[in-house]
Amino acid sequence: MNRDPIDHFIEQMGFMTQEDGLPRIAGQVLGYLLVEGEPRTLAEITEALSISKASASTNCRQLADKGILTRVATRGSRADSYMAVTNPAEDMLAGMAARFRTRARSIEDAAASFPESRAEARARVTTFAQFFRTSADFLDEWTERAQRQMADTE
Amino acid sequence: MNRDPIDHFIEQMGFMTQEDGLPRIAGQVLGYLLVEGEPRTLAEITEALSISKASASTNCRQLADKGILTRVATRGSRADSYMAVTNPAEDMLAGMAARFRTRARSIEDAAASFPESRAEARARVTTFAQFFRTSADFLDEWTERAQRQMADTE
DNA sequence: CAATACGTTCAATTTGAATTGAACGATGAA
DNA sequence: TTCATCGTTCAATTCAAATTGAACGTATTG
Repeated sequence: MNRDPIDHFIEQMGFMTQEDGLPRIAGQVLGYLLVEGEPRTLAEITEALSISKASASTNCRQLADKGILTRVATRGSRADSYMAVTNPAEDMLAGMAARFRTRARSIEDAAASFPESRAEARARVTTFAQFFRTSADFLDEWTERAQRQMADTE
Repeated sequence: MNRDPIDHFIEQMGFMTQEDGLPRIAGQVLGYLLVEGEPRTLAEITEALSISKASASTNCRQLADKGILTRVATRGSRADSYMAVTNPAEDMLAGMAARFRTRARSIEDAAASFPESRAEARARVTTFAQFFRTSADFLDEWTERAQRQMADTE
């Protein structure tokens, strides 16, 4: 069973987000919406993925917070719908950049509080932190560039 | 308790790798070795972090596999020592790039097997996959550049 | 005004991974 | 050879997060 290529893809997406520290269901939802290409209600998602209403609700909201999904108000229905943004991967990278920056700051703070007797250790740790900071800068640059490319080829 | 800034840093490193889907202890080990700056034996690591020998062994080996730690043979002792590479963050990014590439491939494969009737979905998914591929390229480019910079400023 | 349909929240459960303790194999020392 | 030291492996445990079911609040419908 489960020979349906689309189901397989949706599964894969689940494993993928799981590797990234997101719930498996988040990836499945994204996969489903990516395939559908049009807004789907929470009820439809719940049904299509055989998950609980609670999970669907929570995960969709989380993905929307990250900018990977958008909430769509469907005319004539009071049900919320969600759909994948045009290029979800971009937002995933943007989120990564943000995490890098937070990370850099907290490591730098930690290093700053090292006692003078550990000056060398402080230097090593600071260098480590700075790498995250510059990487974040580059990631941002990259996503901007990618966005421009997308816009150009439209 | 736990007001020691160095302990705090080591803890932070643990949370950090945890966010990345790596064991908490992996981050703590890296933090410890980063602070020490010199090779430390498994026994020393076990002792310093109050963890089991098994954990130290497993996590060090994993980190070494990723290129974040190097194994050092200490003369006159048969104990293995590990130390952090000069810039561990670089290898962390390189690993990320590798994961992106694997990911891109597996999504593309999945998309390729979509039936003709879902051609539109296939197109969406393929675009999604390609973003991972180009992102991996970018990350590689960036780590290479960073490595050159390091080499130059030496 | 019910009565229904919806999304959210929260405690309880399930699930999966991290961590450990113990047993083992290998290596070197005496 | 025997003993001690080291790293690894694996089953058992612990732990944290994902997931669920049920209860709730709100808005809408008739």
